Amino acid sequence: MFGASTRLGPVSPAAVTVDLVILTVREETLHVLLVERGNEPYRGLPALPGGYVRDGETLDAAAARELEEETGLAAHRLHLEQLRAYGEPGRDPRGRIFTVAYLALGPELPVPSAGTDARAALWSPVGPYLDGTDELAFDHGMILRDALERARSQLEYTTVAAAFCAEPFTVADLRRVYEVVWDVPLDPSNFRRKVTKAERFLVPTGDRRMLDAGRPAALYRRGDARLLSPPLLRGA
Amino acid sequence: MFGASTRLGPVSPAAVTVDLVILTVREETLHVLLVERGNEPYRGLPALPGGYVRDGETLDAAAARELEEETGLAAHRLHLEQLRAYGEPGRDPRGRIFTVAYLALGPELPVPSAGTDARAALWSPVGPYLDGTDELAFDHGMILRDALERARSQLEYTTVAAAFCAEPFTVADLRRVYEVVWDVPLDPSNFRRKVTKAERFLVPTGDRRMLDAGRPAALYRRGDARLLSPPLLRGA
DNA sequence: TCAAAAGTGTTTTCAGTACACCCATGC
DNA sequence: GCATGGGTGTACTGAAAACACTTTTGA
Repeated sequence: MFGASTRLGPVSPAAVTVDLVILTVREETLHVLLVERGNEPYRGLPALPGGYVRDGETLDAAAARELEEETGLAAHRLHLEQLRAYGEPGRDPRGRIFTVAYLALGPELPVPSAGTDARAALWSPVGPYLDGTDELAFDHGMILRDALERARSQLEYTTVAAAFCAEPFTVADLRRVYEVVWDVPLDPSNFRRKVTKAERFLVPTGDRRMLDAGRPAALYRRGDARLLSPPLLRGA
Repeated sequence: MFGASTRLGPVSPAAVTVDLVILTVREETLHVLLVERGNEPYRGLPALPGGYVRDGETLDAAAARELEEETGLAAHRLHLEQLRAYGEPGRDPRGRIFTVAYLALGPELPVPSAGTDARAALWSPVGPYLDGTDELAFDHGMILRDALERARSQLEYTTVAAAFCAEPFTVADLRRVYEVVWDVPLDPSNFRRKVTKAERFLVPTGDRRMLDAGRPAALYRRGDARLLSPPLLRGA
């Protein structure tokens, strides 16, 4: 299988992992699910959840499996998509390990409890890892930055923002997702017009939600549209 | 290095390759560089150029090396970016081989000549591979489709279209790239306004190019802008 | 003078923005 | 009533589309 190495140059077998950037919005802040490393290297540092791709397993299946193991949630309830591959020779001191990063977006999930397969997983605000205040193991800081940039641009052209909302949700819930991820305030009335006009983005349930104050808000579920047309552009 | 398999499940070492989707515009048609497979599996079928990632080599470096080996052109003269990873267990009958696909865009290049390291590489129109008329080896048909979709959307938000043009080029050259890749006719006057107004997209050389007929066209080089703002949207 | 391609100007339309205003609820 | 957030109406603005028109070349 690796006989080609003699003609193509030195090629040793490698390991392939998947790493997950699982994002959610909690308390008006974007959070990412991190696990604390129990072993060297980077023992004690937070890292993205992930693991080896098993024999006979597709990349998507490995990502879905790890997602379920770490969050306890069925992967089909979250938006899960491949981000890109990372393979710097020195990214893991144990050897040549390639990783395929996945981006998962979901509503505020129950914090995975210790004692399960999850190793001390916890939701952390993304801020300190983006500005360099805090460190992540391996090249996970870079992966997180890439994932966030992908998420930001996905909000413009696709309907994934709704994946951040637990159903049923209001237009204001959805707007808060955009405001948190893009870190810009949006005009509530114009936002409502755009998302309700977009075909098959939001499906009204007919119900309303009452809060402490104010008029009850109409409730929606995610529609089956995946692309958002027209797109919802961030400020130029 | 693979000791973790006992805890994580069956994990055997794997091979990692890079595959290149090298696109260019020739004779008003989008072409992709393909090589004919000389060995099993898929002997005789066209395939994307690619090869194993070597020890100590980054993914980007492996892609650039393969690009130079197959086209004879310096990689820095082409736009080269990672597309995504593919790792279906059955995608290569020889074993578990993951591949990281790259998208390369360039001007009409000299056809790589046989006798070099390149194995009978040739430019082929993409059409028959997209509509299923012709087959590619492995899962390269899917990779080509994904790459083309990426290229199409990249034209909207980035300045990569200029990578298809040999410098210096005219606004009409650039417009033809958009028309060929998107397969839609564009209004020449509105197109000109948009691309010349975009900051740092085009740098006028001051020269003009004369054709058989018509007024000489101003010549441009690529500017240093990477993002195109405002974006150039395809018809809704 | 004509054909052909480059390039400019103008009108119309339409989407995004800003913001005034009305609605429905709890207190 | 009043505060609070939900939701509608509307005028303003700027970019995109359509297309008439001018410019500059070769034949």
